[in-house]
Amino acid sequence: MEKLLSKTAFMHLLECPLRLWMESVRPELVPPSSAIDRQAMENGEQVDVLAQRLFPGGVKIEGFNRVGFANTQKAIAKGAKILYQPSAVADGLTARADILVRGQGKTWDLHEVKATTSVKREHPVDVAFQKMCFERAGIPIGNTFLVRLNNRYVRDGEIDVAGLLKEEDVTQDAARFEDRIPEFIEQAREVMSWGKQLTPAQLRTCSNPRKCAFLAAYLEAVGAGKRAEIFESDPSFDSEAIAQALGELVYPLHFLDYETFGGAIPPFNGFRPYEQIPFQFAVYVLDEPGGTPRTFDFLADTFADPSVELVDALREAIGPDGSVIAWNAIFEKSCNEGLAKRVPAHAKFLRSINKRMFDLMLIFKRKLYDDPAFNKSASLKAVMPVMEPDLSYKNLNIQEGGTASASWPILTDPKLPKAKRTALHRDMIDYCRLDVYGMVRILQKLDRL
DNA sequence: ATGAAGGCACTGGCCTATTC
DNA sequence: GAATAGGCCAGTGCCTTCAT
Repeated sequence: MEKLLSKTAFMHLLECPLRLWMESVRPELVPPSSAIDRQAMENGEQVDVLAQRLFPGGVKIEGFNRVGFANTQKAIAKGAKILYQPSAVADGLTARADILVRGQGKTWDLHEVKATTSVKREHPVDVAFQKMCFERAGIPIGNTFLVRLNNRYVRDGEIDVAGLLKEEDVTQDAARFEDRIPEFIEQAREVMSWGKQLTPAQLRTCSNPRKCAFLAAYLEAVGAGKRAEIFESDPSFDSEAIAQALGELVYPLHFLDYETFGGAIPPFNGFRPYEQIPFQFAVYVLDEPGGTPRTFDFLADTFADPSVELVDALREAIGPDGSVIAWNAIFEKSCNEGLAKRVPAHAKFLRSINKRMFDLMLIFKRKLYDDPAFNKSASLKAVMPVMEPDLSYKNLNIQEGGTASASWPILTDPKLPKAKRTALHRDMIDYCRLDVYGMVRILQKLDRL
């Protein structure tokens, strides 16, 4: 039987041809999905289920591809007016829609649900592919809509679906892509016919060679030749400019890092979709240059809005004077701004922190200190292992922020056995501390230049 | 996924230098 | 003096980056 081209595969082509190739020709090389990716998928499923409540009384269609299509046809024949997750198969293409609603005459309106707060560039193409697939399969589509999150919605009690979601007509936007779909389909089939080894020309189709995880996985698999070149270190720096930038700092220095939790559906009252909820911090305080830092940790132990306790703990850690240092400080600043709104009694304190915040990342972003081994990235995960190789995430059970975030609901689940809770608590503290301690060490190194 | 900021290319207004 | 070309700067809009 002919291999079907799914909407997912089609969209992966547009993201990066190497992704589609690897998933169809060398699936064993596909890098495992990150915690962030998994969270995005989970958000998608949750929002999709909620969106069905906007169109009550529909029939849930089981199965994908040919099975799903057969079930879709059966439901239509029985006179169903609203379908959840119906599939269509035609001309070697397959797509699964989120919601179909019987419209005027014989046509159906298609509602695509996205766990996003704004219409993205790829959404109209996505809808156009589905529409083509359903129509070729004999299910005519009238208007097409995008259902998405309303980022002004603030939860108050039970989720109000009509307030959380909003819908817009994308019929016109999708129609603009109709003519180009067949050409993309041809490209997809071409990419899927590439061999197990890629030619340089094929590799160059990668849409973002510097960051693409699929290109990296392929190069890793074909040989270690690239490795030495990537990790060769040859730092360059402007010590005068660095000294000038660091001259702004006022002791005692407070190094701060938050871990946050948040998703499409706000878990607590008072939060918007995707609003970040700080549940953990680590602070290192350096009273004088070259001294030994004092450390402070906070980690909320119940799954409830932790803002008040967190701010109380923060007041213990951060005094009224001295700089506050963070990496990509804009993130910590926005957390503080959110905390200030929820804990107005301490708003003044939180905003004073923001006024004396110093972003250590800017030294690297502005290339006052640069090293080819940073791989053109100024993230802490790129800089720290090069500048302080003995500090490594490799020995930790938690190695990235996304995992730390996902760990919080697990930690606070009352059903978690005590021994596991103790171990996870330790791991989460260790991870957060390493980020902060890395900043301490990097600053001390810059000071010595 | 968000959201703010930085980077970068481009635009338009203004000035100066050059040429007739 | 008028017309044109080029340089400069501020403003813009789009894209990328970073944290979780």
